[in-house]
Amino acid sequence: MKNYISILKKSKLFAGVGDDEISSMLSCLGARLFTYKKGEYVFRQGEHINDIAVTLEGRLHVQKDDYWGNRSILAEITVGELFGEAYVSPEGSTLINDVVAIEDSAVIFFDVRRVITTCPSACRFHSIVVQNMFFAISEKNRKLVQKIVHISKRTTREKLISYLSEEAKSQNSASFTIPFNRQQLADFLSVDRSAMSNELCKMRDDGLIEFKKNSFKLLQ
Amino acid sequence: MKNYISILKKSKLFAGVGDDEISSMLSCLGARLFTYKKGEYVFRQGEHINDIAVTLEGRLHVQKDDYWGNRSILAEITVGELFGEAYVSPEGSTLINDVVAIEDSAVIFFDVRRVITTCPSACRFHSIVVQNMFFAISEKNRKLVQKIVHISKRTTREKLISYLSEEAKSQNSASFTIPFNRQQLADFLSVDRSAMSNELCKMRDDGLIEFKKNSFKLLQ
DNA sequence: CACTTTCTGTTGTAAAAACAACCGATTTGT
DNA sequence: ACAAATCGGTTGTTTTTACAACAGAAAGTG
Repeated sequence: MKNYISILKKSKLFAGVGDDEISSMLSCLGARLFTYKKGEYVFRQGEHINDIAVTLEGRLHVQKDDYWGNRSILAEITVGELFGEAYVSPEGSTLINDVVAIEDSAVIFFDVRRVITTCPSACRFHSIVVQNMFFAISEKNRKLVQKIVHISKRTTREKLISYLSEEAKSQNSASFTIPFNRQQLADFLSVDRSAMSNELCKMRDDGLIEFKKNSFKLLQ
Repeated sequence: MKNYISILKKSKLFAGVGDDEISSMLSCLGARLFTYKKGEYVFRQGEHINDIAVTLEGRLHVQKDDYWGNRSILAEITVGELFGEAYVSPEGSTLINDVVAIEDSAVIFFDVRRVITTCPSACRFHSIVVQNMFFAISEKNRKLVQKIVHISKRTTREKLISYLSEEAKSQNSASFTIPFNRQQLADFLSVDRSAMSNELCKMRDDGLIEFKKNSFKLLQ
């Protein structure tokens, strides 16, 4: 556990909290650590959860497979990111998607009730954690809206332009890499892979973009 | 202002807080009331906001129009619902969509900084409000994911089935009404109105559904 | 290194959607 | 009540997508 404190310190949940405080909060928040091999499920659709989680190692995908096997990737979760917080509710709603490790990963879980109910006597940093959690879910909300903006576009080309433009913007450069391979990008944008691959090549032929593997460059 | 307390009491933000406490918190939270005529903008894309808001009367749409005039409706906000909370962030992000009154509406604004920083001396109900806000944004998050599930479907028919099934489920009946007219439903599902209208009629002819205006019934 | 698996691009076909244009019904405003 | 505006359905055409099948490139494995 010890060696993960530095990662937690940089995580969104514990931003602004010192090493010692984090250590002392871990038991207070009911922290438990688990590891997952690539391909293993962290959460499954329909489960009822009482935990929020932070990725300490690896990478996860929030995804949903429908009855016919079409996969939709809702979000990617990297090291230090929070997840599960959207299922905190008084009614106790169940998960509507899976969370899967796409690399070997380590995840730490916290009892959500202990997180949101700030014990009056307890650690003075607790309220910072609550605020952090709030910022995190707020940010996730914006990301979901941004994703909706992409997939709301009518054609594959428009979806790609919308997504790639945003990546360029957030990485502050016309040259950037994306965290998806082709199949994953297609699943993220909700289009057919081969059709998307085809469209990417047409866009390259039209002089709009250059790419090689997951490195892209927007032209003009 | 007085007559709105009963509405606020039923709102998600003040759930579990008594009338008197709400009254006394209003000034503490920097409450301000505004009214909007149908069609007027409450928030505009690009604005920087420091408030969260609760609808007291009427109905709003969170929507986005792209460069070519295609409108995407991201969410509908009814009386008692909270909005703006997704733009609470340490970095102070700007709005990426518009919020428009689709009926004559009344909205109350609260200074978000005063909401999330619980003054040590202050009202004991403040922490309830913070938790409520958390639940509210958490629920909104789930709604966004649900919307993504709908529009990730490949065909218009699948999108319609996905959406209508969920409405039936959440209204606990195979017969239900939806809060959209045809154009709005098309904008919500990111499809062309006429194509959608066409598909709805085909589904009716196939014996899947019945409908009249915004009343629907799922068959079988 | 050979072998397997995964990834990416390519092509053709069938299905579906977008788009445009139109009309009748309904609703709204005065 | 009447004119104007909005709404919902219909049709035909064009564009786009999904789907399937395949092949070369790249990456992983023993």
